[in-house]
Amino acid sequence: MVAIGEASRLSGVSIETIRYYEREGIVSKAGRTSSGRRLFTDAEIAELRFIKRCRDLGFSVHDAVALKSIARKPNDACQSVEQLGRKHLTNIQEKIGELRQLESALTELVSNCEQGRKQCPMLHALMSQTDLEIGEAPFSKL
Amino acid sequence: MVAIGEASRLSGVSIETIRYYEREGIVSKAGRTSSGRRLFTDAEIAELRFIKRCRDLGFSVHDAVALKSIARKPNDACQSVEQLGRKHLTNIQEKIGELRQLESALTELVSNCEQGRKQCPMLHALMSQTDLEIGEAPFSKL
DNA sequence: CTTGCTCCTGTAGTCACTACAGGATGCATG
DNA sequence: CATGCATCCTGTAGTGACTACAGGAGCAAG
Repeated sequence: MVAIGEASRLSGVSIETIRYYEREGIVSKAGRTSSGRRLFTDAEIAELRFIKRCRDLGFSVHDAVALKSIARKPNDACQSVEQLGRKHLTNIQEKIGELRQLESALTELVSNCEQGRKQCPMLHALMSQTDLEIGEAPFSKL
Repeated sequence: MVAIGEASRLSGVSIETIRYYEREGIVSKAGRTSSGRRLFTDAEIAELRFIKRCRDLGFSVHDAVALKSIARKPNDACQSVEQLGRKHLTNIQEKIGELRQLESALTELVSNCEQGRKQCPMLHALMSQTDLEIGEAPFSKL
């Protein structure tokens, strides 16, 4: 049974974020001392670490909570996990694709810039009537 | 001189977003008819399109506004633009790197999943004491 | 007893929008 | 001229996932 500072150190989740997770019902509520301070069991610290791992893999909090609840029912757990994981993997790959397009578009725009030029080709492209060869702004937040 | 709906169509910026941009001082305030409806000049539509282009390239609104004001003063414009552009390009490349790490970590985790398995290896990794071989959650929002 | 650390609640800010609610105006048709 | 529908207005609240205080209380060591 440790206080919130130690729980934070052990789980890698910041104190403010732990309180936020509790408030939002993302993790279970920790017990309290008589004076109202939170006390964390090993299981609760593991829960925090689990969420942190999921977040570090880029899963949304929503998905992290889903994975946590899948982990508690043994039936078909692996299948559900794989489904969520593959969906997320697809999102990541799409995002990489989007960013690579941005990268190449921006590389080209910047490559024509030179110190002392009177007309900046990148500004010119940004101001032109014709469309650039890129899509809409990236939606996914990852 | 066109109304907001037409300005939206011409610039690709949604009506709600145009009003938001005006409210926040991101673009200059449009004139109004006697009854209070906004009227947009060609220059104001070009301004909206400029911001949209920047956003589509992944620049923050802050940077987009900076680029817009750089575009108005001809001295060293190209140099300032290049600087912002290269900085942003670096961010994009870092982000791609982060996502590739996520991709490979997740690919490995998911690859061991099989339907009907009793112990899910991905859940096991998420719950283990030892650290995963990935960094912190991605910060940059792009 | 005092100092300094940790902890508490509650609120506001971040970023860049999006989504209404509730009402006014403008235009075309009957 | 009345009706109906599209378009417009303001203002507010919600999104995701936190972060950053303000203002106060508790605890342990010297």
